[in-house]
Amino acid sequence: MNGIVRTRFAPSPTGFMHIGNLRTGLYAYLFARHNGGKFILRIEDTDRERMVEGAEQMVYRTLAAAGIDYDEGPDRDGGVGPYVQSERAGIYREYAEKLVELGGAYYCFCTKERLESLHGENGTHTYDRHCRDLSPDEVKARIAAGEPYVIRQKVPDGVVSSYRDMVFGEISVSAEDIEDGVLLKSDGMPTYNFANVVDDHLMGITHVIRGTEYLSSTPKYNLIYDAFGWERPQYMHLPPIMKDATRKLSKRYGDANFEDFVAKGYLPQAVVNYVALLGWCPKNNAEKMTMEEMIELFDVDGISVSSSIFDEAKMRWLNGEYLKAMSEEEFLAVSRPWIEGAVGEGYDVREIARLMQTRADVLGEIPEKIAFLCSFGEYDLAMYEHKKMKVDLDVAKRAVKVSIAALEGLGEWDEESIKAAVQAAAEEAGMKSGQVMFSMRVALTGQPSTPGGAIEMAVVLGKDESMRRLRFSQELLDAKE
RNA sequence: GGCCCCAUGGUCAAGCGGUUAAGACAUCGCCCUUUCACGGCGGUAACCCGAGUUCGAGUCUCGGUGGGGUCACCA
Repeated sequence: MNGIVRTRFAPSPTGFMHIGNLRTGLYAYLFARHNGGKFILRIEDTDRERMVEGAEQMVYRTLAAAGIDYDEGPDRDGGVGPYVQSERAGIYREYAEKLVELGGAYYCFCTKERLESLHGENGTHTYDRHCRDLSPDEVKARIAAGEPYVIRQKVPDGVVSSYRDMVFGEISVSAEDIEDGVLLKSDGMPTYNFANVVDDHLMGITHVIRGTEYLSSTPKYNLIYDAFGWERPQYMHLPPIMKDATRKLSKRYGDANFEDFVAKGYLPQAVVNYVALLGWCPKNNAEKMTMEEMIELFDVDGISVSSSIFDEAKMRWLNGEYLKAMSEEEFLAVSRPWIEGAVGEGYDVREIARLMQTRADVLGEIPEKIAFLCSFGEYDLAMYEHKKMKVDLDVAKRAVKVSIAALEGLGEWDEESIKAAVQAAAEEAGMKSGQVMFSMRVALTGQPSTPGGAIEMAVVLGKDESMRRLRFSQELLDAKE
């Protein structure tokens, strides 16, 4: 034993990667990196029935986007592969047979029908150990006769299996509560119960980091390590992430899927950052952290034992923080596709991006916020009524007239010129500039609120379109009477 | 139902026997302001219940209640 920490992330390609899966992988990664160890990716595809097309590729994409890089995996050999379980079938068979020899497992020929007849009151059943004491000769004969079989774990009688979980502490379960579970299925594939033990041992995993669904079955796995005479790894179980108070995030329903969030305009690093905070609080209470900082700060002490509810509102806020922290160039780069996708070409994308940077928490809200740039028509005149701005329909009518007059002959169409012209005209007309600005903004956009004031909207729309809209609004206002 | 685990504001959470019980999100109010944001300031809001241990309990113990997990030839 060289003492180097080795952790692994072992997703099964049966669907999308939701936030909970991502967090498990992230913690395993952070723990390994924090301790200067290795992080391994293993694909657990022993259930060919539930395999989903493309799910494995999605694992690679997600990890890459999330900035979680592994040292060993299907495409990065570290000498203990293969890293895909379906390619290790021979290994499991070999070890299962070896375990039988060691007295830790046995062959079982029970049929599905017989097993089903064992169902208890609550629909659960415990195997009755029917084949536990078959003689070696009988076993040999039945195998030779081609009878299908599985290999089951032989749970020792009367023991209490305990271990110390790194986050939950002492966990112990008595043998009588542990079933002689199937280790090797009749199709020759291992069950998770067996594969994870064999693989973790063979791959030199020192710390097993996974969800709490395995917390109470870990004693059972430890019994397998013991039967082999292998050293048990350390365990770190993670509390579940819930969708609400009583429901776990579920992969099946497509809850909180990483790639969906990215598609909605979340930054991968913001999602990762948020996810890190669900169930872990760094010593210094930091919230916005880079991956490097998370690696530096990661500690088991800060991991909580109780479940947490996924809160998209907070993730939005965090995403907004990332967006605001970007340079203008960076923000322009990430927002450009959203802006152009919404209004097409012909607008000053840089200016729009500048306006949106403090106004969007998620890139996906940009289109709806700027849709008015390319669609303008009749709107509710009630928008002009604004007490605080001291604007009503009459004021608005005058204000729009004033702004048209001020801008009509304007040569330069930039913020300074427009502002100067409008302010001067307002003063001349004896109006407060706020009254004119407010009215003008509504007249230009037909919106109760916009990502910027009258001047900025005029600049973005350009002179021709601005004048067209102001005149249109003037008519609308005139028609009111 | 058996077994395992969990329980601080609406949410994430700090706290590890003595605190005015942090902080963040959300929410509300004020300021800034040509709308909306951004930014600044402030407010409302929590230890599931009951025993016990202790001079003293959110913190320790037990019970209850509530919730989650697990009891597959799924992982």
